Amino acid sequence: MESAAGNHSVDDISKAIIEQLQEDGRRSYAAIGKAVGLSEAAVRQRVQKLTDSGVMQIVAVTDPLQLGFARQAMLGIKVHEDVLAVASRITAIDQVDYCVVTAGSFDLLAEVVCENDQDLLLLVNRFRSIPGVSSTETFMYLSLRKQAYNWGTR
Amino acid sequence: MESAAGNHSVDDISKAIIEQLQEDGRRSYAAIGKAVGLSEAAVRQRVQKLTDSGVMQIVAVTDPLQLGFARQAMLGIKVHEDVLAVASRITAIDQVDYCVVTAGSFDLLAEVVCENDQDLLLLVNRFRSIPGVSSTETFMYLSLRKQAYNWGTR
DNA sequence: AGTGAAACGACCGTAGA
DNA sequence: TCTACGGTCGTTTCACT
Repeated sequence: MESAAGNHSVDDISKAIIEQLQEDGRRSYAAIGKAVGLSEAAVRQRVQKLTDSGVMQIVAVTDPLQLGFARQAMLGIKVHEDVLAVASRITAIDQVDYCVVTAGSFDLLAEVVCENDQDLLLLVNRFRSIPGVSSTETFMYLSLRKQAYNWGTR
Repeated sequence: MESAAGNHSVDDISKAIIEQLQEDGRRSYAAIGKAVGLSEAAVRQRVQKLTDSGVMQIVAVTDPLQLGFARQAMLGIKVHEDVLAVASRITAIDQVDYCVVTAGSFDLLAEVVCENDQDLLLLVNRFRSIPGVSSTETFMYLSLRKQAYNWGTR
């Protein structure tokens, strides 16, 4: 987490390559090469660099619902202690899949994934017992409307 | 968005396959087969099914900061109209990469990506002018601490 | 940083248990 | 749903620009 900012060695060709891989992470380098006007080897080198430097990673993303995780929620958290210390206690929890320090009426936002309401209840209680946490507010997910991975390449 | 829920045809072997692809979305079917004890063709068929049914997708995920998008924020939104109608206006905005209907003191949460503070300001104003939106609250991202894609396979 | 060529390995369709 | 196998295509390495 927390990558080096402002690495500006990502040119338009690399962006085009990223765009291809956002559509299909397994598209062949040869096919990408045809699309962006580069040889297969050149594409492979660029992809290597992009992944090594952390600009991009190619991963499987899953649908919680279809894997039996029927409850998701965002927790808004207020803190009365070092935010990063609290954050590290939160990120250590398996069921937390996303956590960010924010400026605003919450100090932290954490997205959690669980199987049912009971698990969610237990989890929220667990959050409230974390040292440094003043309060939590729960936003239960009713319907995911958008999850895009393809910005930044337009 | 909004997949069919509770599809329980994802057995342990498929979960093991998913786990492999969460580590590296381009790992070869042969290598995965070795790891999970299946032939290359069987792995291929299962991956095909998993992606066709939307349980899983293999995509490139990028780091906003390294692509020159220095400002991210979560917007908490209250609505005085059909939530889904408002949601569809919001998801139509390019800079929105994530949007979910919630139960709680916000009706919607939307994550936005932009290049700088000025763009963010414009974007927030744009949100406030969307028909049906009563209010918005902005949580500016200061530091991303966790972004996991590998739950549900443990 | 890029190309091109040859050896290798992965992928895909089909057939069969 | 799995394995087995052969043809095709993608990937890797290397020498070169």
